[in-house]
Amino acid sequence: MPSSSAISDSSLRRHTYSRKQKSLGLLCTNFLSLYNRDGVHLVGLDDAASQLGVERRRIYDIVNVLARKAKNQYTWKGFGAIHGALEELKEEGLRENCNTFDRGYDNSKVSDDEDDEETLSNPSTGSQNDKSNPSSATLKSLKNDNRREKSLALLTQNFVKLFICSSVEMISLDEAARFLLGDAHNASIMRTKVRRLYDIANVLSSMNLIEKIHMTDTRKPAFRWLGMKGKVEDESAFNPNLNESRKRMFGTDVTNITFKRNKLDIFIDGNSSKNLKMQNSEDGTCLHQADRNNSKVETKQSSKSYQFGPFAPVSVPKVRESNSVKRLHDWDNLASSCRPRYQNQALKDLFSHYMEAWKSWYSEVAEKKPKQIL
DNA sequence: GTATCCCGCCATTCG
DNA sequence: CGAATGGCGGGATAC
Repeated sequence: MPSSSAISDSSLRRHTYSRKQKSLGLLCTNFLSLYNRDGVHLVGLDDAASQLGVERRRIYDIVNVLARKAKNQYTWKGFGAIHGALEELKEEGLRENCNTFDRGYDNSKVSDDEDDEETLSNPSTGSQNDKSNPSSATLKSLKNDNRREKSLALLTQNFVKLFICSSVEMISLDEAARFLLGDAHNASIMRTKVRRLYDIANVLSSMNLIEKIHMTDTRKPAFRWLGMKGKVEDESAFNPNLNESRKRMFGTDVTNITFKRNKLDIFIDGNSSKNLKMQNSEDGTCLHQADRNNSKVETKQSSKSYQFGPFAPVSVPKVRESNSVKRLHDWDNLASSCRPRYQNQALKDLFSHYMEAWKSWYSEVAEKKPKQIL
């Protein structure tokens, strides 16, 4: 084999290589900040790849989890589409997922898209196409790719369903994998599944649909669904950015420069001084809310399952940040006022903020504009 | 050690 | 056939 990695200059060399700088999650965040602007409706594959400084392969990863594909070009539908998509997913999920999954676990027709989805952009004057036809004809399936059974997109959908279709509030990827796998975890299948789940989780996290946490008692890492709690419909007081800390802020550019993982990379030097910190400082806003679990954790076959006792303060344990504090004088207090019910979720507000921001640009798009980008 | 997950080979599908 | 997609898992990195 071409294992020509004889040298392997391990050690020595400053090695500015940092795995974190190249994480899918960060990439996704950058991706979002890059395309999440008012006028963007199209996403060029190659364009995105070069803009972000990564190979196309990685863009596929992102796009597959939060988008449907087309060809080389993707139309970006804002976050406004998420809500509807989630609803659809939920219905679909409930429809087939009574309680005993365990069934075909793949008969799902997959006709929708969960997060932001794209519609293909017909390069040739799509005349008859009118994506407005909610009740998909489903004729898309048919000879469909059985390959899709294992697609990232489908896995993502099922993963999301798992949250929105049950009262489970948090789940570890191991469990999720076991679930979505229907107990076929004979071997490394499980391993692979979890790997994929990590990828998905990263992307979803970037969109703030889920958040990583740790089991209250256990050290087990898990994910909690944030989804869209509130409705977010009031447009009157929108609060754009706010303490989103880590979000984007990737030094000067959003480009994930390319440093090979292990390959030599001598020529670097120079530049370097880009990234600063970013780290996940999260913001200590939320939290401080015990909120006992009221949601019945029916869960499935129990399995070991950890207790979902009172939510742990997990979310923001490490504070060591400091500086943070951007003198946020922004709109201060923001719309926080209009939230008489603290019923549950402090996160809700946090999320609302995001939604508001997204919403501002909220592109209904509705019309695809076949265009060539690159 | 375990948790995380990047990289990129190479199978599939598309054109 | 080549190009576009995107499974898949080895093995490096983070903790």
